[in-house]
Amino acid sequence: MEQLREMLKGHQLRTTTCREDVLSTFISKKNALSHGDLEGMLGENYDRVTIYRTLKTFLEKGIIHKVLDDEGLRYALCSQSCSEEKHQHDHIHFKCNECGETNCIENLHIPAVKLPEGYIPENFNLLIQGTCPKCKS
Amino acid sequence: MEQLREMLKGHQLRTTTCREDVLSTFISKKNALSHGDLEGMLGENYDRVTIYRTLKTFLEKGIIHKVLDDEGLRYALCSQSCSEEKHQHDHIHFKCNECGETNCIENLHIPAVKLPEGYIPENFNLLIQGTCPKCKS
DNA sequence: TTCAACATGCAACAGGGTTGCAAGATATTT
DNA sequence: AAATATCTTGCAACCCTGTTGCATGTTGAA
Ligand SMILES: [Mn+2]
Ligand SMILES: [Mn+2]
Ligand SMILES: [Zn+2]
Ligand SMILES: [Zn+2]
Repeated sequence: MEQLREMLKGHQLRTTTCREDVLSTFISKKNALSHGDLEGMLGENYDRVTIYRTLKTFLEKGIIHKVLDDEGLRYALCSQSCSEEKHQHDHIHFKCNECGETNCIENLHIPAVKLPEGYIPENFNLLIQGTCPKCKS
Repeated sequence: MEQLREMLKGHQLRTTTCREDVLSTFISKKNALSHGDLEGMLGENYDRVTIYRTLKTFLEKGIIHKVLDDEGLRYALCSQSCSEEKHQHDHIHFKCNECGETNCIENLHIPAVKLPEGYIPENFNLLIQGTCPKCKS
């Protein structure tokens, strides 16, 4: 609990119970979470708008990053190396079609791609869908 | 115009002006289109719901495929090889941050990735964002 | 031309996401 | 410890995307 305060402070954020709860939810669940997921878990304590704004703030501060999948937008904790200025997000995301969970695969980088002449790449986003180890029968 | 009828017929679809217009829009614009784009272009002639249903039908028949990007969902024409039963979509999508267009890069396949033990991959979706040849100063 | 099957428009709805504003909480200074 | 400036929250209202039910209009084949 004290860790959460430190973590928020480290990003120049005031400590509020909503921010602590959202952050600790991201830390305990390891998978990517949508706003709806968080609202389901914390919605009795906080207004949905507050949860939206908390996500937006965490995004801006480099605490979480966006995860795209076919169902919409989710968010996951950034690795240590992310800050407000610089994000490091060339890792792969895996969505399991059985359990529906989407996870960051931190250790696996997106392989280089040789684009046609004239394309200047900046960001990469690779989503792989399939079956995760937990759901593999 | 006759080509459109043939194309629809080939997918067991009745010819309607909405389907012809949506299909010909996909063919003339080469980039991925959102429902909103189509509504902007055709919305005076057709109800938005009809456009939604046209997109859904085209998806099911393998005429178009989904394209994910950070702003939401778009659609693009499938290559010849796609049908209702089998889709072939291991190509890369490129979104230009200048002009906002998203395009299929048909000739470029997504490179193989060695996932950790236990993951069974089925679909791949790689979005690269950056600057496209047209917008490169 | 007739008719069943299919497609459309309209209305209504659910969900995701944003904004303005007044009231409440936080960190800092005195 | 109290006062204050600054930031955060809740609420209401709103827009956008996408879906569904149903009555009416069209299509293509007999
Ligand atoms: Mn990630
Ligand atoms: Mn494509
Ligand atoms: Zn799973
Ligand atoms: Zn461009």
